[in-house]
Amino acid sequence: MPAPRRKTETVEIETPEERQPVSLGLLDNLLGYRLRRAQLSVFQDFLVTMKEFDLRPAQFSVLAIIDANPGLKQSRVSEALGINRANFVALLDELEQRKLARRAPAPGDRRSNALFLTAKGEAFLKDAYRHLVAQHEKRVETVLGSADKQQLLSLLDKLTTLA
Amino acid sequence: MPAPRRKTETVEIETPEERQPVSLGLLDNLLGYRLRRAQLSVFQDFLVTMKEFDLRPAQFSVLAIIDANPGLKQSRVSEALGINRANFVALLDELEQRKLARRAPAPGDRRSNALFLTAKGEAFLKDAYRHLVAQHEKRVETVLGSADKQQLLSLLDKLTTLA
DNA sequence: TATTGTTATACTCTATAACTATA
DNA sequence: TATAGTTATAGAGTATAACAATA
Repeated sequence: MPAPRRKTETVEIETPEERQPVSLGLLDNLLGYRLRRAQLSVFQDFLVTMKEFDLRPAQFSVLAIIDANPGLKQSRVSEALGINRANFVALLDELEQRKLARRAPAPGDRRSNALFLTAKGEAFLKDAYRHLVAQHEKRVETVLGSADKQQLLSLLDKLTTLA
Repeated sequence: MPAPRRKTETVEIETPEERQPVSLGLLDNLLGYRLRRAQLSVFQDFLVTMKEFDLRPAQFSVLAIIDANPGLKQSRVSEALGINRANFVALLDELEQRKLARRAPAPGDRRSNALFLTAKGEAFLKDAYRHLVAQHEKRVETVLGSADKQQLLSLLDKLTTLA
């Protein structure tokens, strides 16, 4: 039994902790702010989940687009993802060095590259996605509920038509 | 009446436009991807709307937090916004140079700064917010519907508890 | 010893201009 | 002339380490 601490227990509350909660003020009604915070949380969870695969969201998105559209030209892949073509080069270089994707000559246009996943890349993407669904999307649906997730996706798509 | 174009109208379709739509593949079901695209659209619209005020989202958020919590310590403002304190310094410097915010000695702790808006800063924030609601949030509610906006805010907050 | 504000630094993302080889 | 891929470069945003002043 611990010694009862009574006597000089007037601890003079060293930490009055003026920890009143911080008000969001005008921010509270701004969609952009709340959207940004949510997005950062979701990306953070994605990063943790994909750490063992060493795969960032942008890298995953490139693999997924190539997988779904094999042979697509490099410029169209970057355009579909909203990544400018200059910045796309290094991103693709890394995936190619890891032997997950490859550039091939595009039939009928020697300026272009047609992009493909390697066999390793296909297997890797499948594994990563499985892990993502089992861990990351699982957690998302735990806080959201699965009906809410579909509702949310639909609302988000409306916003994407804004700009 | 325009001349009927018939004869050599075998234009040899110079642009066969293999513009089949790009499939999103696995991305289609990933919340993070759709969330990110929506967030970028909303921020883009915010930027355009605030261009005449020369105010970025992070700057607006700092002004709003100080306005709602006058005298709050610098470290707590940056913490509330998830901005690390080293990076917060330059952000605040700029707002102070524009005479919108000011650092004051914090009562009872000579290490800390208490932050306040200037009179100019208060008026500026009010104007910016009014303009934002009239233009930006108006457009948001046009694509969303106002009931959907509240629903969306609630769903986003659930996600923010993730990480 | 720990915390606040600060500087310095580095790494990622993003944006623009310009080059080359093709079309 | 225009387009695809590329390089170089600059600007944001973000993260860590370390220091001085103060607690």
